[in-house]
Amino acid sequence: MADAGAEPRAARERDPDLSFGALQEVLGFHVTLASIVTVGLFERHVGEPLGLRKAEYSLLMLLLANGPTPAKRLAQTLRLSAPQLTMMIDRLQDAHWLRRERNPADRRSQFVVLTREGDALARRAAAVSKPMERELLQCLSPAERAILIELLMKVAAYRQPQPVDAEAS
Amino acid sequence: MADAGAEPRAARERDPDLSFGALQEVLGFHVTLASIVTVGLFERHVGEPLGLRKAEYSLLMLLLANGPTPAKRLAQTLRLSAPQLTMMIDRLQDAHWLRRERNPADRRSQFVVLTREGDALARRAAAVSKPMERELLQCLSPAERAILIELLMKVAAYRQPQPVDAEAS
DNA sequence: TATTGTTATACTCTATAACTATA
DNA sequence: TATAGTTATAGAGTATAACAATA
Repeated sequence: MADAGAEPRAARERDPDLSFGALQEVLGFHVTLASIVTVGLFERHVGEPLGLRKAEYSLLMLLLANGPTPAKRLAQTLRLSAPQLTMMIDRLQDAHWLRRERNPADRRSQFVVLTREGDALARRAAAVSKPMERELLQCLSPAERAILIELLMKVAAYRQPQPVDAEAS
Repeated sequence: MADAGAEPRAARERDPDLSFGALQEVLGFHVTLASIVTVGLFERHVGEPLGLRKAEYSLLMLLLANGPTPAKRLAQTLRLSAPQLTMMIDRLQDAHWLRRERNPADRRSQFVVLTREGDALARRAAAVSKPMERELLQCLSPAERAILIELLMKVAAYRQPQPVDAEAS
């Protein structure tokens, strides 16, 4: 009745968001909404074309930048639990993109090393993430993007205050 | 051997992050790392104390700000799928925090309405999120926080380009 | 006794298809 | 035929405990 065109309404427009109320001031809420956009961008440009999950892509990028790397440090940088990293490395190793190497100096730990194929894949992944970031410039100027990353890094670096107990001194 | 103190090393310090390489320029990566911090903050200040999940908290805040609201619009604003919203409302209704009301004008749709207890809980949740945001000021100035939210909103508002097919128009 | 890594398990979150009732 | 909502199912992500090997 109030319909202006022939096509179904959902295909043409979208209701504006409700009033955020108290959420407007809650940083985590806005981080969550923004992450839905960045995840969608990742899937379209990198995840689906190359068959990589987000964390797998990040792992490859770290190996490309740092060379053979202790598994523990990969987990720390990507905030992955030890079991998560184990399963991820299993999967990437099964795909012949990397291999484990025992650290001869401390046989508990291991280095993760890109294979030749893994190195090629990592370079392809790095390449396709450039158009992904270029698409983001449709909503952010280059300067805004730089500021946004800088501020997000400040948040990411924050470590919750340890509960101060009497034992510690 | 290189250990300077008596306590286990993990309790005292933390290795610096690896070189991010290409990830440094990837917005989504920084959004992910920042979200780990904001989620932790939420759990400590709101989620664990009040027994609320992130999306449940957001839903209560929207109802507090908007009054009785069509379910469809809640799902759109929070980017929830229809099944996700159904299950969430089930849970919150079982806890007597809200109820469904059929829309008499269109009996397919329904309004979601806070109960008296739900209203009280929502106000408590809004109250405890203030100290949560105050804690964030340990890593961001108030001005930085405002800019960060503004830029995240620009990203969140971005809608992927529709595949342009010949049919349209 | 602490650390690195693995295995097993469970729970949350998300995506999708199939269905109903209404329009 | 389209829309609002529900049910069911499966996959991915995350957290934890128990364990083995090494230091």
